[in-house]
Amino acid sequence: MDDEYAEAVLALVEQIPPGRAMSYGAIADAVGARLGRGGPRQVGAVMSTLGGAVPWWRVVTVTGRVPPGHERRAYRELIAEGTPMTADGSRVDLRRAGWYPQ
DNA sequence: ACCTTGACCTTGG
DNA sequence: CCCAAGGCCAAGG
Repeated sequence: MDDEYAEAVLALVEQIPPGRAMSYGAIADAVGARLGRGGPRQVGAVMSTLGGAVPWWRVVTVTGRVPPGHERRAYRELIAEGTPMTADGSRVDLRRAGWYPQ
């Protein structure tokens, strides 16, 4: 994982608007289209170590699950932003909250 | 070179 | 939706 890749991931996460979200895989696709490498796991690796500097709670799994270890903080931020959630409030509803770089 | 590990994803049941 | 398998990419021992 070099700095160029990490920077590309972080720069994209910073662009996700409040109340919206992207999956690790979608981010991997967008960054991969530009740099030609990396997958969902690489995105996860970047977020786990350098994610603290960006709105990391807007990055979820493809099923809308928030990152492990920081659920409290994530739900607080997501709800405060009015992010579309599933009926039971346990996941982000990506069908409504999903965002892709414009 | 081989094996293991991961803030993952898709498919099939 | 859940679970199990298999795939995936990269890093590290």
